[in-house]
Amino acid sequence: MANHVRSIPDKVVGRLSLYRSLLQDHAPENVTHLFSHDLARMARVSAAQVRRDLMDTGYIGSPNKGYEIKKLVGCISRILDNPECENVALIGVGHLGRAIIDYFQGRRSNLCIVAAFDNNPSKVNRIVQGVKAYPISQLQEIVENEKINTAIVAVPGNAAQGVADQLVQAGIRGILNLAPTPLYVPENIYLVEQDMTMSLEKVAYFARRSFNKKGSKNE
Amino acid sequence: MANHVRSIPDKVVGRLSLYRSLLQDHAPENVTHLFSHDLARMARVSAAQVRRDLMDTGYIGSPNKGYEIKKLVGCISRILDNPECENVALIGVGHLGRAIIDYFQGRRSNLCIVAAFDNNPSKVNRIVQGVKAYPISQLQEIVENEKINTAIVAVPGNAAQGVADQLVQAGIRGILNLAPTPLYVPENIYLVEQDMTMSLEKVAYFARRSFNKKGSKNE
DNA sequence: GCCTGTGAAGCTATTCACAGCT
DNA sequence: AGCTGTGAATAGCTTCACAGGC
Repeated sequence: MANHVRSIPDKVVGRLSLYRSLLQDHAPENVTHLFSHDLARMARVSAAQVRRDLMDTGYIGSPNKGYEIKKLVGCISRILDNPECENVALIGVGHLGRAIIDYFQGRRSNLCIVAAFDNNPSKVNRIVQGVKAYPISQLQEIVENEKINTAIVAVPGNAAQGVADQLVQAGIRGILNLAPTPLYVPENIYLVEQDMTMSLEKVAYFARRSFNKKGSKNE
Repeated sequence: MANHVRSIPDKVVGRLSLYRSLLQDHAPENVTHLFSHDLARMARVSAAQVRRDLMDTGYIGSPNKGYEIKKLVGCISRILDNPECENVALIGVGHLGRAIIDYFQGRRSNLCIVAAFDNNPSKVNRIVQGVKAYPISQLQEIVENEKINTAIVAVPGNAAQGVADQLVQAGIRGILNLAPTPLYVPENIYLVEQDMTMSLEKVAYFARRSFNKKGSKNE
């Protein structure tokens, strides 16, 4: 009764993000329109899935021309993006942290890593690949000043929970945890766990046996 | 009718991997047994979910003592692991690649990164964090010699598909793709896409709105 | 009592299939 | 013809709830 903007399922949000990135970065230069089965092929999902997902965006395609790429991207962005650029904090400036900075440097996104944090004194108070690095002690202050409400945890497993507690304390609303230790956070914090070990063990398991069914998973 | 070893669903395999890592790395020292609700709390899933998942392992717990940790770990391992140590190739020795090597260095796992590859001449023919790095041209040869059937793709997006083609050519059976570009691979290759951008956009989306339901996702 | 294992129910996600449009 | 949007059907996943055991 409260929400006039109906909530979009988790899985759909993920695929919308994928669709947008495909449309922006991998669509042929000279085409302005495409059909559901074109986008489906790019995203490795079924055409029915694409149409179903796009229902949630409110964008209406045309039966003869399909979807206008520019309009569709705009429509997805209106859902996924904050009106202003959204500030993100990165915790951990090791190899993984730097990889993440690179990752976002190359991508047009309205997500913007505005601050990195580390407890190693030799890594802070300088610019790392374009992002200012601070000691963890300044977390609360910067989170407030920069209006950050999303954070990426890229610290060693044994430091992850401590960092998470500080993030929650500082007022963060969503966390992407890349450390190999699952986190405890309050109910109202949105958390995604992304443990590469788990993913790789899954791949190894299915690679080992002979499976005949379609074996591809977006996560 | 063909398979005497019934196939375990994707999701369950992922959680079994998680359970094992929790039992090995995060169980209190002095306890030998635990109940489904204990493991459930550690893994952030329901107790019913744990019991259901363990059905697939064949391990039978005792109603009064619960599950014996050592036995359960052994039982999960018998399912997830190859009898011998399983060799994995890493493609891309940038920050992300090094982060992954670190990741696995610290974990007891029978997955073993035995070779890294890169097309940057300055990065190859040396040991990177304990792993020998080779030029991509040696991929086929090493994959065959080392009996590698799983690979991690950690190269820039624009190089990912080329690498994937070579991996398939070399006889790889499963791929974990960490590059921001989805891959096309034949049906019989098991592929997991793990795009951090997509995950972060999801987190940002749900962090932005006020959700009241449990907001945690293992992926 | 409190636990496990599991059939059955409930829920979610995906696909099918077709009316309606151009 | 070939497309879209969508109700209905299906498949897949999670939880409920309870029999049976210690």
